[in-house]
Amino acid sequence: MSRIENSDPTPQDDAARAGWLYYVAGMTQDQIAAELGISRQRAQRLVAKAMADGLIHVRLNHRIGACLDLESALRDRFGLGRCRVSPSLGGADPVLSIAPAAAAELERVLRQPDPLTIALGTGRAMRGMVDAITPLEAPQHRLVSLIGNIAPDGSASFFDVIMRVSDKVRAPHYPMLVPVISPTSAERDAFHALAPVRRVADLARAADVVFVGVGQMSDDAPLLADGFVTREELDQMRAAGAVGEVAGWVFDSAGQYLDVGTNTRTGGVRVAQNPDRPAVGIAAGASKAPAIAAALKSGIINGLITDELTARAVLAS
Amino acid sequence: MSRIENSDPTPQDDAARAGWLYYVAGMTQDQIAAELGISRQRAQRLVAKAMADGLIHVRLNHRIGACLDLESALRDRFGLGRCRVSPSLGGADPVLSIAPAAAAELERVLRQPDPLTIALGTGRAMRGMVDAITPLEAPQHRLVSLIGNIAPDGSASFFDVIMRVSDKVRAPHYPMLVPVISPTSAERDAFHALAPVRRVADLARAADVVFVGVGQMSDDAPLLADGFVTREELDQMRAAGAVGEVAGWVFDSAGQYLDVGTNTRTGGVRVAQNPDRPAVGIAAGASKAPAIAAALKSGIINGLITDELTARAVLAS
DNA sequence: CCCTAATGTGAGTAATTGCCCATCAAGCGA
DNA sequence: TCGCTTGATGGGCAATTACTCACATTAGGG
Repeated sequence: MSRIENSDPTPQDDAARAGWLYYVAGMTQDQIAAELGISRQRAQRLVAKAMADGLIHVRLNHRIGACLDLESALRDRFGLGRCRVSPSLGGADPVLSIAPAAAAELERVLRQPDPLTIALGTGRAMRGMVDAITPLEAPQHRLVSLIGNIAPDGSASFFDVIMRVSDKVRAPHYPMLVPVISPTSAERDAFHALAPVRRVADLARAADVVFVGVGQMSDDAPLLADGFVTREELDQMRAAGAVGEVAGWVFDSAGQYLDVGTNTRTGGVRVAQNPDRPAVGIAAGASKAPAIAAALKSGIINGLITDELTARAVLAS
Repeated sequence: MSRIENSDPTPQDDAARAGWLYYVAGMTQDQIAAELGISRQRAQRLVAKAMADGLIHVRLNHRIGACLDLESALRDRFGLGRCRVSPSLGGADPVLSIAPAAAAELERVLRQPDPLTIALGTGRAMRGMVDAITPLEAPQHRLVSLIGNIAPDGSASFFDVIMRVSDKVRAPHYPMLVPVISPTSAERDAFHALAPVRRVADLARAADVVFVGVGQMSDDAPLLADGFVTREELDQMRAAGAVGEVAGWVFDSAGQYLDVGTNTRTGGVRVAQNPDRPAVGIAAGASKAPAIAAALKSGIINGLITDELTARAVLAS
């Protein structure tokens, strides 16, 4: 039996009304205020709330053609499953370009009725994706972190990607309470000897779907910027052939994991090269192209969401 | 072979960039102007153009739950195929509420790769739908008008629904060059004796999909407002049991076409009660509820796109 | 070659919006 | 009950945006 009743107007309900009147009907905030019988300031707050709550989605239809061409070229070249290329527009952060597409892909997975274990990495691109997803109910799935979430300074700031997703979709989440990179391999092993950590790691290894960012090893490496490696370590690993990194695990230009540098102390779970398990890379930025190409080559990731410029660079490499 | 080249920036391309920077990245027009090296005024014009060209789509996620409940109730009650209920928000025109949903449904049909004959009615709701559709290439389909497009004053203003769709999707269109309602049945028959008119009528009768508005017969009847019937005719048909109208053809509360009044002189093609051929009604407004319910009952339409309030009213009737 | 119309551009200005702050009501512990 | 904190509300103001107007540039026709 369907519940069909006019309940009291929720606070968010008013926000939705105001947001709709503003963004879709194109009314001014004064008109909305008059329409709903409230002050203009309140109308403004409702509109802002509608946007903040992610009730309003803005999408751009353009240059689908060129982007579809790039998608099929990437699929052919690397044998990809999922592949999406967003238009590169303006000089703004390319992460913003791909966030909506990445969010749409994650939402597609979350809408699957059967329970899935979804493994997530961290990084700026992942964070952009999370901010762009629409809240939806998906309590049937489990969200598991691939990467340790204890930063060098002891804070758990990297916890927030998986926590925010979990918040938005009401799915249980399993953070990995381990340093991203431990000072010694012994300490790393000590963490992994703990039963709760092992359970999460096992869960992550058995994930049905993987979403990760891709880090480059050039001078603007995220690992360096976030203080997980020193410049010396970075240079050493580059000398050993490192071109990129996924979930903190460094690999060479053929996409093969290396056994040097921080790879002996990385706390998270390696993304295995498994063609049967979707592993979607979310990454954009010209300097990431070699890292993305390498990860695609060996199948560390077998799906890609990127922007037009990066796609061209990956194909050119 | 994929074309992967950086061609010159189209004028619309700039509009897309500016629109994206403004609506998605949230930059101010001053920032955009600096970013793209143009004047603020030009940036403003580009943003306006992006919106005017329909490059920017705004969507609202809310109350999906309540609306889904109404959809399933309508489906159960009337055995519908397609059914979409949009949230009623604010006191604005309900046509605006349903236009995006209606447009999405039409786009879904247009994206079918196999050639289809799509029959279209007219009216305010249909016009709203047309304005909301995204331009896409669908030259494989044929668009045919169900209803005459010659108004009482001789103008062809009702031509525009089908013409605008055709414009946006580049599909061939077949308007019905016949008065909406002729002064006498003899004149109507004369028009239908003409070979070109007959061809279009045959095409309309054989349509694979039908999209129509639903008119009410109350004092705010569209037929009356647009001058197609006089108040005397309206009253006479109401006395004979008329509650609604689809494509100009009047029916009673059981959804059975009547043989009185203007029905002997209507120029267009009747929508047959054929359960195997999708016929989607696009209609919202409390006064339309009895007409919608009647049309659903007999299967003149077997799909419905409406708003929340109208859906409640239809279910209550 | 000149004229004209059409399209595009920049400046100015009025309207609209975002934000800070004073105020107020409600909740809560002493 | 009182005083405090918390969160919501509307006024006012600066920032931002939309619109109008005058001018420049260019294509087409006589």
